[in-house]
Amino acid sequence: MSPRQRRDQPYKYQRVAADLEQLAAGLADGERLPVTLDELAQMHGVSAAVALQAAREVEAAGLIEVRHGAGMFARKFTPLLRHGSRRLSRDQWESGPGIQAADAENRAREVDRIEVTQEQQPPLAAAALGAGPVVVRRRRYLIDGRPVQLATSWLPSSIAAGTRIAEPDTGPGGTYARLAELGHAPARFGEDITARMPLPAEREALALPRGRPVLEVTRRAVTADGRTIEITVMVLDAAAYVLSYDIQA
Amino acid sequence: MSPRQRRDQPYKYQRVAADLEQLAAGLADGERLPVTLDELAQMHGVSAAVALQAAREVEAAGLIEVRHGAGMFARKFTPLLRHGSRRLSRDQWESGPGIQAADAENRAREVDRIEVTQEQQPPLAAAALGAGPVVVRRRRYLIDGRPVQLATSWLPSSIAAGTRIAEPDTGPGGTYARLAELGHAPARFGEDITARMPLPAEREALALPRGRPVLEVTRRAVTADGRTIEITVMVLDAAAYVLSYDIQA
DNA sequence: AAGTGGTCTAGACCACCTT
DNA sequence: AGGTGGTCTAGACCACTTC
Repeated sequence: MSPRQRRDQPYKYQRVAADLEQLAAGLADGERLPVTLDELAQMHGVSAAVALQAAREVEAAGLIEVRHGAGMFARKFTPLLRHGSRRLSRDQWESGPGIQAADAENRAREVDRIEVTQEQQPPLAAAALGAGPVVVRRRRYLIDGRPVQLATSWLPSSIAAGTRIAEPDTGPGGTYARLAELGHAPARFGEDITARMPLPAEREALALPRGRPVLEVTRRAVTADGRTIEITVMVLDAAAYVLSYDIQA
Repeated sequence: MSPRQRRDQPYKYQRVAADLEQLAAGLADGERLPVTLDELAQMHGVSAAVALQAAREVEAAGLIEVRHGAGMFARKFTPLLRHGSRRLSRDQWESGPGIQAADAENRAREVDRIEVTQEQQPPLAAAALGAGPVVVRRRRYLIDGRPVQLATSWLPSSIAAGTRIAEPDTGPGGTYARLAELGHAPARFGEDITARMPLPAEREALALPRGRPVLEVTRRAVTADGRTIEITVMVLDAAAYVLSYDIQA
């Protein structure tokens, strides 16, 4: 008789999720929640599956992290400001310590898992470099001990092979300083930004909690005469970064 | 006795998810999968809950969309290129049709839900404008009939109140053209970009499938004499956009 | 009305972390 | 070893979409 009306009551898992949010709000970053999933289920008179579903929702919203076997932990964060315009200005890499330093204010930064190879077939992203063999640099960046970025760079072997660019440590000023010394100074850059959910391997390498997106930044370095000499694809923990750009009207 | 070793077998739901991926891969965007969750569960000899869990995984990866009561649908997409540098150049808004037009190549674009109000207390994002009352413009953008962006702008009432900026239709060239006419031409812009999971209201307004992140772009418009005259916060369907910026070395 | 996804239970058992 | 999260079942019942 009465017309079926849309459900207006929240589901149980939503009420439990709201409660969990409250619990997490009062805690500092990384602090463990004072309840377990089982307790939460009992408190609300629901089954364990429902408590878990609620926890997943709150985790997806970025407020807690659910760790297998360990418990639930509050999550807050201060993202790192990554300044797209300033950080790529010539003086940053010409004499400075490299462009990563332009970001990480006073925070401990590291690079690990550096890997340099030569490959024949560049992937799609690197097609702009031309058809020849390429030097590929892969590495991972950490801030305050936490992995926040994966980066892969492609350069034509004709330019980079046998130079310091093909070594793990590229020296002061990094790759762009070396390119300048070799007569291929970047004159301008283009950055393309998208966001998406991470692939399993990325989740693993960045130790991402479930439900955390990544930013994918593709940078092209172009010389004054219009040649693309380097392409870098960066995958960033979205919660760890704010990307900032200046634009002239 | 034997040391507990890590699980190396995939879970059932992972195998079902892999199968679902295959199924989706062969279909065009929006096409309905030829199986239901129940069938999928039977095919793999698992319970319905497991089939659902698998579907959620594949949905989170952006390959399908699970629609309540309707079935599962393949998802592919062609994101829109949003050019940060070119689109904010002076000639785009001085004489052109407004900056949105700089993006949407040949695709049908619309604005709906325009709402203009005056408010006393600007939120945190708008603090740079100063303490006075502000004109607030909220609207939603659609491409090809699909909502892809929510935007909210704040301007000081001392500048915008009583002008065309405070009306739903700001006229040719949009807000920035009007500001220029009023003697407050933007000279430069700053854009800050983050990615995150959407709030429930955003998921609703953008009709986002579960597991889809959004890009949040905060733009500040600054005059030649250094005053911040407008702040816009945009929330974008991450799958619908590629943000692109040019940088001089 | 029929079909399809979604929530929920109660309980078994497995996997991971901490100590 | 004990605690805590994770997968999975079998089935009941609810909610949304389509016809």
